[in-house]
Amino acid sequence: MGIKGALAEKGFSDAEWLDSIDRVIARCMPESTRKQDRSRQREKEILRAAMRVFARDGLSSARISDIAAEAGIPISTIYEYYSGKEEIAHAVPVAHMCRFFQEYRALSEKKSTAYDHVWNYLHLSADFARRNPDWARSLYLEIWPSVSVAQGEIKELFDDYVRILIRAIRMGEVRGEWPAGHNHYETAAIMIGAVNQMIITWLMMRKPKDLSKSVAAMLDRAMILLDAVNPPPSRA
Amino acid sequence: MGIKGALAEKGFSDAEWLDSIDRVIARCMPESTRKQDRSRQREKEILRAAMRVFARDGLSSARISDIAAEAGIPISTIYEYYSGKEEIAHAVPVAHMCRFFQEYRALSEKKSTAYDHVWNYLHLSADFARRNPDWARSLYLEIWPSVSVAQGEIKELFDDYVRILIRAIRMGEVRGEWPAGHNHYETAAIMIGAVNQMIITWLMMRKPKDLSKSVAAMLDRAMILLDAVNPPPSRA
DNA sequence: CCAAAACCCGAATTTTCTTCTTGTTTTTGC
DNA sequence: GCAAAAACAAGAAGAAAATTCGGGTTTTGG
Repeated sequence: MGIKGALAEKGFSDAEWLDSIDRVIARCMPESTRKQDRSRQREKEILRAAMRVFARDGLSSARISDIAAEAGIPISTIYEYYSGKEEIAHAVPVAHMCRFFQEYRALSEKKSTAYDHVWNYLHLSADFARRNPDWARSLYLEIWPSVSVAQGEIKELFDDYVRILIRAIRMGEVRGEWPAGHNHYETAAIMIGAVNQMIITWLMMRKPKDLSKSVAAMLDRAMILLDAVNPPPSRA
Repeated sequence: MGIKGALAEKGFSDAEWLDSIDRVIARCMPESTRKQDRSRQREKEILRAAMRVFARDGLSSARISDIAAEAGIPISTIYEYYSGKEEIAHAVPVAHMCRFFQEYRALSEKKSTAYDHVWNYLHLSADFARRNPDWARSLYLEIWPSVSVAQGEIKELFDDYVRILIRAIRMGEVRGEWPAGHNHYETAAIMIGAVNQMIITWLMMRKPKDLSKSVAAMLDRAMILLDAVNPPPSRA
C-alpha cells in the first residue's frame, strides 16, 4: 500500500477507528445504580414519560406532575430517582445518544472509505432523529443547545459527537481520499450545522416530507466541500 | 443588458429587493400600545432585563422575580405588561430581530451582486449575534428552536428570515450569477445551518475566538456550493 | 380643573416544586 | 429460611414560585 498504508496505520486503521467509537460508547453507557428490578424499570419509564412531556410541552412549561402522571407514579417518587427537572432533562439525551453511537458502530464495522464514514455518520444522525421523534424533539428543540448544558456531563457527549466526525475527516486526509489544508472544525461545523438545520425544520414542520432522503441528497452536495479525489456516486 | 437585464426586472430588480426587506421590517416593527412615556420605557427595560436573565440562567430556570429585580420594578408590574414568562420569551427575539433586518437593509442599499447579498446576509447574522451576545444567547440557545415557537407569531419571523435568503439565491439564478437547478431550500438549509452552528459554538464556548472572521472564511468556502460563474475573491 | 383612563404595586391566592415521614418490599448476611 | 439492613413507595407537609386582586397614584383629554 506504500505511503498511504503506512499513514493509515498511524492511528487511523479500521481497528483504531472502531476503538475510538467504543471508547465513546463505554463513556456514555448509563450504569444504573439501582438494586431492584422494578426500580430499574421505573427509572427508564420516568425517562420515557419525561421525553414525551418535554416533546409535547417544551422544557420550560413541562411540569413534574405531568411527567409523574404520564409515567403513572406519584410525584414524590420522581424525586426518589432524580433531583429535579434539570437532572431529568440532562438524562434524556444520554439515554438514547448511546444507542445512536452503537448503531453507528454497527454501520462502521463493514470496511469502508473515510467518505463513507463521514456520510454514514451524518446521515444516521438524521435517520435516528426520524425514528425517535420524541427524543429528537426533546434534544434538538429543548435541551441542545441550552444554557444549562453549556457546562457539565452532557457537553462531553456533544464534544464526543463532533470529535468522531473530525476524526473521520482526518482519516480521509491521512488515507489520501481528499487533500489536507481545510480547517477540520470548519468542515465539521458546516456538515453538522446543515444536518441539524434539516432535522430541526423537519421536527418543527414535518418538512421535508422524507427527511432521510432529503438529507442524503443534501449530503451528496455538501460533501463536495471535501474535494474528494474520487467522489463516489450519489447515494440519494 | 440583454436577457439578464430583462429577467432582473421580473421581480428581482434592486428596488424590488429592498421592497421585500421593507415588507418584513414593516411586519415585525413592534408597535407599543402604551400611552405613557414611562410605560414605553419600562416595557423595553423589562425586555432588556429578561434578555440578561434568560442568557444567564436559561429559559427554564429563569424566574420572574429575577427579571423584576434586574429591571428594578415590583413583580406584579411585570404582569401589567406581559401575561407571563412565555410571552416575555416570545417578545425577546422580536425586539432585536427587526433591528437586524434594518441593519441588513442598510447594507443592501449599495448596488450589489446576488453573491454579495447572500454573503452579507449570512455574515451579518453572525456579526449581529457577536455584537448582541445576550440577545443571541436568549435566541439561539433558549428560544429558537423551541417547541413553544413551533407555532405562532415568531415562527413567521423565522420564516421571513429564511425566505429572504432564498429570494437572494433565486436572484442569483435569474441574474445568471450561478446556474439554476439546485434545490433552494437545500442550499438555504446548508448555509443557515452552518452559520448557526458556528454562532452556537461561539456562544457556548467562545470558540472560534474571532467569530466574524471565522464565519467569513467558512462562507467563502460554503458559497462554492452555489457554483457561481465568476466567484469573487475571498473576503475573509 | 375634573373625570376618565392608564398605570403602579403590596398583599392575598393559587399553583408547582421539594422535602419529610412513615410504612412496605426486597436484598443481604448468616 | 430468617432476621436485620437496605432500598423503595407514596401521602402529606412545607417552601417557593407564579399569578391575580384591589385600592391607590399619575397622566391625559376636554
